[in-house]
Amino acid sequence: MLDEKEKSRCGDCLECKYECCFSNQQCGDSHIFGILASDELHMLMDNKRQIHFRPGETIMKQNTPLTHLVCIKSGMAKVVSEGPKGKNLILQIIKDHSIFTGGGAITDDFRHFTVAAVTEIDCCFVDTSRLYSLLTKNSSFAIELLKHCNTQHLKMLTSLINLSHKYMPGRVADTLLYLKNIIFETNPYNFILSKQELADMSGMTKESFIRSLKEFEDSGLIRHTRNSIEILKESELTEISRNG
Amino acid sequence: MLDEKEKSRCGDCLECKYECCFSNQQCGDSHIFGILASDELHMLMDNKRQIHFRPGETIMKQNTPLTHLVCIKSGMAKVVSEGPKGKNLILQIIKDHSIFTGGGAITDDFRHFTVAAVTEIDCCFVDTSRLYSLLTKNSSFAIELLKHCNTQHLKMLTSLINLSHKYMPGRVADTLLYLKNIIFETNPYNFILSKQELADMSGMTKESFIRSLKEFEDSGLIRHTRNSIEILKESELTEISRNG
DNA sequence: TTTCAATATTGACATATATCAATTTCTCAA
DNA sequence: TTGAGAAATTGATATATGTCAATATTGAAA
Repeated sequence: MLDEKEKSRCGDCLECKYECCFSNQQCGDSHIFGILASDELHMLMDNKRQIHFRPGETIMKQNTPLTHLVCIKSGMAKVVSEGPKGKNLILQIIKDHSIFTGGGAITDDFRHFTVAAVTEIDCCFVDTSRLYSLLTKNSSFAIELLKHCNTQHLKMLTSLINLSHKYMPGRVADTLLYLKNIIFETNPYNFILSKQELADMSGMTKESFIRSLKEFEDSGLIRHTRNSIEILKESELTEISRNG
Repeated sequence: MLDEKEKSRCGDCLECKYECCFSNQQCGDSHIFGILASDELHMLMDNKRQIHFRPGETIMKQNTPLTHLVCIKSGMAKVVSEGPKGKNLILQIIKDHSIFTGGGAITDDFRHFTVAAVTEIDCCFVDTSRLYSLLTKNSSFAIELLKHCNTQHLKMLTSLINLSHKYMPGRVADTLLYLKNIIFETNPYNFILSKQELADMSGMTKESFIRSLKEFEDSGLIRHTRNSIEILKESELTEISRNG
């Protein structure tokens, strides 16, 4: 527990106490900051900056130097691989309490992906040089970071492999199930994402995505309005996803 | 330096002294084992097993539990993602003195890829539980492993992203340049890989690969016989690769 | 050498998916 | 409320790439 004086150091992010962003319980799938002693945590977070972004704004840009990692306090963002000729692939959606390293932390110190806000979003920028100095002192912390980075990379690899192994219906099914089960976690879900973004998640053009969606609707697998989707027959969608 | 008695413990792999497989100088792009103290190295390698494989044999199989990582002493192997319906993608070729973790080490302890021998190959299997215990003791080692895993994953991500962003000629150009500059490092290079395998590296069917190769030959960019390729106009190939 | 199986090559064709253009629907600011 | 720009939808068409079948070539085994 940090005392009042320490909390106030948090500066421009009054509500963002250390516990709030990073404690064990609230840090999403990762315990990465949970194992730090309070002085270590303090050292790491001492000079962090909390920034607000509006939907569509770029949080980090592909191919720029990686000096900070980003923790999402509230809101939702997309991880994009920007290809030549404006072809974008959305590899992942990240939510509250996740930590994103930009792909190249502890490796080449470059950002391999662009991250852009999907909703209004608050996130904290944490200095990677402080992170590095902690790593040499605390091997459990290094192991946790190792796990976290590997997990992140494996998720992206898996989605990319799915994209290249499957046909359109399989990819659309993947996207719909991912949104329902991992991101929104309710059944008829309202989404903020445009059809273009859903298509970028599925590795196809928006026209193709819409056509595929329509086929699912005609077959009674889903129901959808402009910005909500209800999955009616999940098992059949899963089957389509599996068959590719 | 290890004394005679310690060397002899290496058991069935007489020539494979610790220094040979893992020393700083010879360990390829990775210094990962180079920073270990000799007692640590000894503990890690004490019960390693060296195994010989013939071309085509599977060294590790996707979706099996990951209990050992593999170090390649001599020879060449392919890292494959096996999709449903026999669609395979070769993500990487690995050579002498590389270390391969199977993708899921320190994460979910499952192998996310298949690795198969391309040539005759000697490799050592190192127990991951010993690796884990070393990680907690030696934070520099943990950092090195972190770098190594990240680098591996980023390489695979990069090649997958190239596969999904580019058209066939760009992908074929990528494969040809990769083989020349990274793997064989000579210009007219003889390869052991079949056209099917080259196609699997490029994410297409062998027929499509062959047609694309022929177009390059007709345009005077390359010359090729059944199992050798010479790159005549590298800059133009690079251009094709860049344009996608 | 002869033979056979694996690999490579070629061609004709099918199909998945992108592209382009036209139209509709929505959203939000004036 | 209106109107304009953005997003969504639809249709017609082009293109990239896969599939299938036939043939040719190679290399190893007998």
